[in-house]
Amino acid sequence: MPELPDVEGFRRTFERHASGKRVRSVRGDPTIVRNASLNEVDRALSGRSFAPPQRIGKWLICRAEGPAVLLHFGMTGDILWLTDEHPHDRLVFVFDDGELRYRNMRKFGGAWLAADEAEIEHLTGHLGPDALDVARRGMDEVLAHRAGLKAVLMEQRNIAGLGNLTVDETLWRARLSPTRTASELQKAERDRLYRAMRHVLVAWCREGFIPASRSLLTGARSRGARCPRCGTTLKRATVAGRTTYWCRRCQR
DNA sequence: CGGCGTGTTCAGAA
DNA sequence: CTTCTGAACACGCC
Repeated sequence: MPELPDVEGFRRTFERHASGKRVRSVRGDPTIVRNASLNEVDRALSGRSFAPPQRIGKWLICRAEGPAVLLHFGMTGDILWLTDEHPHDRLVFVFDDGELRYRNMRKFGGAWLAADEAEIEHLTGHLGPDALDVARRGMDEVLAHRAGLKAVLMEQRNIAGLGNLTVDETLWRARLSPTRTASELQKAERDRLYRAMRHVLVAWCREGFIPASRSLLTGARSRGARCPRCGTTLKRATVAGRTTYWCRRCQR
């Protein structure tokens, strides 16, 4: 699930069901909090009210009148407002009117407790600017790296929030091969890349998740799948360490 | 049993 | 210092 658009959806769910409410208690899987005990999280949050959460890249920052919980969703994280318990509920925030669940099957990512703004900064300081906050000029700085194009876009320290699917979709829309070297893109190609990224992020954030339509590359992530634009069988290979799909006819 | 995966980090090499 | 590769993490589904 979780790339920038998914975490934006989680942010809205958290805001709708948790912000402005007093935490009664917190329980969960003790191993999911990476820098504190579950007890410390419970003591830090209980009795305090959540502010509207902030998203930076794929991180969700949930402040509660001083302390904060930072959530990262790995590959299988989710935020749910449900009554149903599930074995993969790793953190449960209990309110008077219900429970908000941080569910995460594979337990990549996790939760971090921050006592104050300085600790939040310490935990998120390695991130580049959020992809939705990068202006056209900022994109040129990101693309100045002499590494592979896909690797540069995936690196959270350069630009925060893009993931395997978002990058493949962006490159497909921009008609650029993931194997290009970032710093060698021409201005017209950087223009196309920036517009494609904006389009993908804005459209998918409107949904609050990554859609799987036939007209999108995300709907064609299987061996032998064809380019939704020209019908050519998509190339499938490992690029920047990740399974990558692209059209060798459309994307140069 | 083996392979795969929407993420990240780390060791080691070039 | 920059870049790249491979392994590791945890767990369910082919």
